Amino acid sequence: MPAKVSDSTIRRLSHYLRILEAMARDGGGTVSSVQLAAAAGTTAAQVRKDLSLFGSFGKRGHGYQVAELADRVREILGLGRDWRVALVGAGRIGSALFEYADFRRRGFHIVAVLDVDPAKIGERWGTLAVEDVASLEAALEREGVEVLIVTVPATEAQAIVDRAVASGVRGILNFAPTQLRTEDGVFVHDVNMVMELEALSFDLTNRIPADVGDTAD
Amino acid sequence: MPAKVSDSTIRRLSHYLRILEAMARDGGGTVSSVQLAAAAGTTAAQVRKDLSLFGSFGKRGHGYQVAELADRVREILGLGRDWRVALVGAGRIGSALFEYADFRRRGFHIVAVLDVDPAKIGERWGTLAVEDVASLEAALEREGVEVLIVTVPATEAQAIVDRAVASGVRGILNFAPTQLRTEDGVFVHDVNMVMELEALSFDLTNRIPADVGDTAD
DNA sequence: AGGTGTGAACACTTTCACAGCA
DNA sequence: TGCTGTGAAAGTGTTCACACCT
Repeated sequence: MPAKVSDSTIRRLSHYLRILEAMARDGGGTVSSVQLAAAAGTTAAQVRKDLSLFGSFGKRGHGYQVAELADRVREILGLGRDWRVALVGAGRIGSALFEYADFRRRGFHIVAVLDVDPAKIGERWGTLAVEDVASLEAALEREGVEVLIVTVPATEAQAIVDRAVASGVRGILNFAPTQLRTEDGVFVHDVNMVMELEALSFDLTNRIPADVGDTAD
Repeated sequence: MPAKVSDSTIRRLSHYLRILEAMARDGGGTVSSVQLAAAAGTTAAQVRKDLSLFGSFGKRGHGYQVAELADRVREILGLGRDWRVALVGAGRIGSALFEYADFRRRGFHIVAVLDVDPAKIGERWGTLAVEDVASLEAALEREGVEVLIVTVPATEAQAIVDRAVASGVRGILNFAPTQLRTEDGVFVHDVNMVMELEALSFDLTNRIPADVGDTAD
């Protein structure tokens, strides 16, 4: 609800939540911003600023109630409900994601799996059958899908996404290494593993610590 | 080599590179910063600023030579060589990554696969055999591994990483949803798919476009 | 004219530092 | 006293606008 919330803040909230849930399992009680920051690898001021964008959840002199704060953060992130998800692309990555327990644990339920490959169509995945991507619209409508996970080749991703958006999907988790174009009000988040490896390659090549011989300017 | 290069710049360079390579396949020639920006979903000024951090690669009035610029960006990112990578965690995600052609195409070669599960140890993966993670150090040294991909459960990730760093690994691509602590000069990049879904959940819950009824402040 | 390279202006994010409540 | 919540300061990243080269 606040006017401006940065992406980094949201990422950190997600991180805080994971930590808070671990703390809750270990007994809970209270945390201070200092403790939470240490666990999340950030600063206490950052933790307080992030939280204060959404309300006053702590008690001065005492810190935050672990269980209660976890509830609040879940609520902020919109995790107080289940999300119906379709998976397009029944390849290796799609299959790994389908089995990924953390998605379900967080309320993201894969309710349809689709592919173009005739060899895959009809395969049983858990309680689902892989469907022909030709009937994407029908599947999305039938299952009331709101979020799409895209693990098809880059060349096919845009067409699939256009059809899904036309069918009412407003959230996309994109694993295809391509820049998706969508209308306003549709949210795309990219997971680009090659990009991360390339960033690592850059770091290893250029960000050598001072003591290894980076004296030249 | 420049003093300060932001992470966002590196991500964009990686993105530019993918676009430039596609353009090179389509015949090459020249690109202007306006064209490259349009393809990458950013601004022309941003493209020029990003590139100018590393040198002057364009010709005023003409733009950039596609093939040459691609070479330069590859060089900047440290992609002018091969990287020897070990994969720890031979589960679903590990297996998907092992098959992921884009890694190899970019020069990231998985030269060892390790797991704790006795049922998996000894399995043949391509030309490799899955090894016992107990002999991690031996495998890393034998293969001259520089980069580790971690797809083990969160609880085991830190111990593995500590051992790998002690064996000389300086780059880590971490799929475990946990905050890894490492010494200076070791670079960790996280791929956190649950976090991306949670960010999507936040967007869908809170960033509703104006016309759908977000008038309240 | 056309399009790069870049200092300067602007916008956004993080950190500081402290008032104020338990 | 202890720790939150938050304006103000500092720091970073992005956009602007134009000099300059071809």
